[in-house]
Amino acid sequence: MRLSKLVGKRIKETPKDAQTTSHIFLVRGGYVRQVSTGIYTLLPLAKRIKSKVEAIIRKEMNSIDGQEILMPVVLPGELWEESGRLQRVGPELLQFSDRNKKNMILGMTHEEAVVHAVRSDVNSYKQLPVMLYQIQTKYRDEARPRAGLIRVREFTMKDAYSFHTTQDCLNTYYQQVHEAYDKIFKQIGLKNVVSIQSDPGMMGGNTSHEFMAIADCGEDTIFMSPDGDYKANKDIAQSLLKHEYEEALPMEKVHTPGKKTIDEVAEFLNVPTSKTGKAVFYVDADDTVVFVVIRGDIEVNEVKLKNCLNIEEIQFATDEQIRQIGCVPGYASTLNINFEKVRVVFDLSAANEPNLIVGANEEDYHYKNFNFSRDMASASENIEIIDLAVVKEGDPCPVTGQPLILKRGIEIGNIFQLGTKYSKSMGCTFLDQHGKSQHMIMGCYGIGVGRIIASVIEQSNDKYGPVWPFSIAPYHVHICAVDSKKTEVKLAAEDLYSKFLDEKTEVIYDDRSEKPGSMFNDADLIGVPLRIIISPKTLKRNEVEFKTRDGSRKEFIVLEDTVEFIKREIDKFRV
RNA sequence: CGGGGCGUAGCGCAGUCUGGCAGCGCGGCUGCUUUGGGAGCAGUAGGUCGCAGGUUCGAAUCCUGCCGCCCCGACCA
Repeated sequence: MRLSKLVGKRIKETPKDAQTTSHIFLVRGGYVRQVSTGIYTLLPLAKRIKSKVEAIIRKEMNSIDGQEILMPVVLPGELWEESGRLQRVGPELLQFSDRNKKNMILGMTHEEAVVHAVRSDVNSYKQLPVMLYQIQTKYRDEARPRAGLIRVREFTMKDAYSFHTTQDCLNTYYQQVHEAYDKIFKQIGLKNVVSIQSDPGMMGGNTSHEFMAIADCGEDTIFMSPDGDYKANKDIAQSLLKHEYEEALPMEKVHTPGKKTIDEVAEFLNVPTSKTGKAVFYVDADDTVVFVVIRGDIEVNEVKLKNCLNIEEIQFATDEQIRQIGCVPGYASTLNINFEKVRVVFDLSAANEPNLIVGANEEDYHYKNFNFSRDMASASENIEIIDLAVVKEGDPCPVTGQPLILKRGIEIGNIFQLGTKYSKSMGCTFLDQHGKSQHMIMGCYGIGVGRIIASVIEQSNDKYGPVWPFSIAPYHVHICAVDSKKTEVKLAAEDLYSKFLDEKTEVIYDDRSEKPGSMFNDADLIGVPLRIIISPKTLKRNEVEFKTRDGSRKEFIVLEDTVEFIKREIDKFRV
């Protein structure tokens, strides 16, 4: 490729819309052009990188017996009605009417579509297990796209779906996919990817992992133990709180006039907030009140709450709703309430901490020395005790007890065990050895291609631009012809370029008569791993200069040996 | 969806408060000089000042409405 013809111009100034490293370099390097919020055209350089990423993914998916298919972007709404997700997903799902007023959607994920294909094509245990995958455009009507390719509305995703006769078979295959993902990210050249336990969210199912590219600009928060043995998304991370042993003291009513919040009560009674029990009230979609008690210094993790209670929507309760279950807002506790009207949940912290301050369910009064095991014993059948705590950096790791470390990550892939959620709702069955109809057991597995490109830049760059790993670099060799108005430079550069083309080397050639500084800066923005510089200076000695983009090597090579030399360098990357 | 910011040449911006010739730098094109980390000189092209309406002799500038984009938050397979 001649740089003079390459579409996607490099720019010197940082565009004002770009804030994160990857976004800045994608724009400055002429890789992408924004069309609308969260919608981008990939220009030639980015398209080449994307194709290489896809080839690596495709190879590994094929190696675990994946069969590539292509499902439609536009799907009939009725297919999503079958699974029940049409109503559940919300405004992220873009819907519209076709000319016959039929409700259509743009696919944001393809469980429904793949089940539609499999249920009519796979009927026997003899055909199972099977995995189908595609690399295709997804559309999600994101509320707030951001940071270039990191959160977009339209993007390319590899999505794979496996179908099994038994849970054991799914477990084994899930592990295989996990290993395939590790290989993919390693081949792509991502330096720091971790797989963590995650919340399955709207996908449903139980077991799931996210693959996070560690990067400061990442949107996801991860907690890890110092040794890396424990790692989890903040939504499900746990911590091991220590509770100092104390003798349970007799409960004592105290006057706390006008002190409603935890901070006010703790200050008034001169105790740390960790010695208080906080009452937090939610209502679910049916207006059932959920009464959560948690230690005053800890926040309620609403993702955990939703998962543990198996409900999809929660909101804070109003004061009126709190009063309806017999509690006094600001002075609420679980003492003397009617458990029939309310679902009571204690966080482990509040259940285990001795001698807490809690509300008295009476205006301007609290109780001292509440002890869950003693004071709630009579109601224990009506109370759930679960972990609902928001984990903070430095909290003790649940496995090792060491302080947890907080990291930020970009979610570049995920794997889910779906179970029979979709096969049951959509009637995806097979006949087993006994001729009996069974629901298939499913897994699904995604990789975001655009996010990988952005993540690679985030993890591999210097102040001049991206440093592409060889495996996904847009080209392998970049020729800079310095002072190319001089005939000897022009001839040598053109000759070298055509020889590289003959060898099918992926080469980009800066054939412009720019100043060296412009050429080098552009070359850095393009980030090609191997660089050849030809100039009057080097040609005087019948040499060219060889440099690597990462700055690790710089040497001079006899002009005639250049093509062979580069071939050997490229071969090194291929082992 | 809430909060904040921005919209003027391809890009970055000034001009808006206080209404009166549409400007600067970079980039583009032509020519000459220059060639190892974003050169110099000369010439030249490029504008619906986001859109619509209003006020005014006169609007990029004031008023009203709308649209778009960025950031923070909520949300997020």
